[in-house]
Amino acid sequence: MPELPEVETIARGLAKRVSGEVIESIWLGEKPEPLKSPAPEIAAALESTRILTVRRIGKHIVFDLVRNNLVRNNNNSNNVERAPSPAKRRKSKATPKDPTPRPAESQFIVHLGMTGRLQVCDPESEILKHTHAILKLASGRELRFVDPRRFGRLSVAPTGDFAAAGIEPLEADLDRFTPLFRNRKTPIKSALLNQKLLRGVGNIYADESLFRAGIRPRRRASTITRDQLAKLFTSVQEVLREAISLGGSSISDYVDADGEEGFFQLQHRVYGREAQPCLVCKTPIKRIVIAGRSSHYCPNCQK
DNA sequence: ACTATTTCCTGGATGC
DNA sequence: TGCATCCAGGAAATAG
Repeated sequence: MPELPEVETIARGLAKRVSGEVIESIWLGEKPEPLKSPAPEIAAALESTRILTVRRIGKHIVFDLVRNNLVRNNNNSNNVERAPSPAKRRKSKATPKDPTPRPAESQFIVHLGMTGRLQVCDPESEILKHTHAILKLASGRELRFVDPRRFGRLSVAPTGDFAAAGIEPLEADLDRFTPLFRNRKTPIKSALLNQKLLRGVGNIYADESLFRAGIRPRRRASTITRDQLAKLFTSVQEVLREAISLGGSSISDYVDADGEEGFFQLQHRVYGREAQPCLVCKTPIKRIVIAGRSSHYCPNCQK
């Protein structure tokens, strides 16, 4: 289940692999699709664009795109950008290459949901079951979206239209973190998972952060003291940074940007450790359900 | 304006 | 062995 650290890892991997690539054509699977807009609209918006960068916003992977203004040959060879002929170059004066980097015009936004994966692979490689989208790239490779459980989402929007709510936990400071929980009666666990408040934290890292901060997941957000919130903020950042530095962690079906299996796993201290001894005090870890999500904590270490 | 609950979806695990 | 049932989870939709 990709949360912020996994998405960050995947986005970095993709940035390395597909920045500068041109999307030549798009195949989208049968509906119902994990698409936010109609398939033809998405396909049209992606076709003949160049990927400038790939980055993470919350749990979203965002591809920054520009229209690919190709110098096309009339006798129609490949869509290869070619240097202007010497004659043309003389005409077009002293602009050998565009010195001003163009701002992104649109964005391709991918949410992996639970089981979504993005692979960069050769066209010959086997098309996995549950492949919902294939983008053919000018290099000959393909970018594929595979998602068995179909919680993932794909969308395209003009730059500026996509504005994720909430603050980035690794960019915020305590002064922006603390007010998120003021006057909230909801359990702190639910607040941490609320992407409109804080973006990127999912079930696993919420549990791990609360354990490190010594706060029970059911504690009402508004009842947590300033000091405890400060501790929680530090814990959230710590957990996320550790996981990123490990390259992202996962329990089940996680694949990195290369489509390679076999990642390492962050040492979870409470998540998935029901009934096992707390690593600090040996008290058995408890599992409860909050808002339909399993939540793990140490009844002794967390108050 | 909040908060809580339900819904979507399928593979893997469990139980009889 | 085979079949049914349950469970996992993010976020949108719905209900309170």
